[in-house]
Amino acid sequence: MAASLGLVGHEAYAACSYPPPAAAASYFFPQELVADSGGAVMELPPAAAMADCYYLPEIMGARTPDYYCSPPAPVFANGRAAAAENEKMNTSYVDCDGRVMMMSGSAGSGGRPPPRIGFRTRSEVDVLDDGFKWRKYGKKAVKSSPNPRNYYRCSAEGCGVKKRVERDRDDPRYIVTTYDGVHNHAVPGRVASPGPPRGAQRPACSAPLVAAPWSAPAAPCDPWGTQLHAAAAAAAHSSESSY
DNA sequence: CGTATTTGACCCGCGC
DNA sequence: GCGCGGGTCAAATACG
Repeated sequence: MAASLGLVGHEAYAACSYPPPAAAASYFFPQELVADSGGAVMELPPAAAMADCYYLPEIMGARTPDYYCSPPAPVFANGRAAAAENEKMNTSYVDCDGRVMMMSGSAGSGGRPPPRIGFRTRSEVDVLDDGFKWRKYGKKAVKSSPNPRNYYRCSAEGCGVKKRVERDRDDPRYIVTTYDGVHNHAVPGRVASPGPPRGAQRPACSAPLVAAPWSAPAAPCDPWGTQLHAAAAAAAHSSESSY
């Protein structure tokens, strides 16, 4: 299991090659993104979890079950995460072919569940500008946290992407953002991929890209996780709040 | 006046 | 079957 972490300017990615090697895929998520402006920090589960490119039970336990990224299926077949835990998650993952799969069997009817990704960001503002336009449609006090949870839906017509935003229960300095679904449109105002930063080493792309779930479908191979830049930029510009 | 937000009500799935 | 909790709806309200 190899998981490499790159940190380029405001952008961060983790490239995870996953066995079987022949089907290794590259995954991109904001692991410990440290922005040098705005003071925002995005991070995923502890390094121990990232080492295997999937969340650990303590992450999905009573604390915050949303701290995970889409793992490849075999992890759950052979990894430490028990199948029962997978059932609890009732969420999706992306397999090494880039297909969105369901961890649990609840989508056995063939329906493809929306991909989901959650991460937390250290920010003073409650809503990060990820480039998309969001419309707030609900706010709910949840029992698992003293902080209210806000519900947003992408305001683009025909785009059903949703996101939940709440303050971290344990550390209010962090906001926990969970994206549900994939945008079926480009980031408003974003003309094209910014491409890799100058001088940065291009990660391998041995399998179809696992597009960031909150992004529009990306090119067949986009190891830079282009759409992640939106979130990264959001963190980097967390002083700007709009949705 | 149009649009976005707020917030209580309602719905639904799940566990007991 | 019932209660609880999370997610969504929609009318009221605020704001530019």
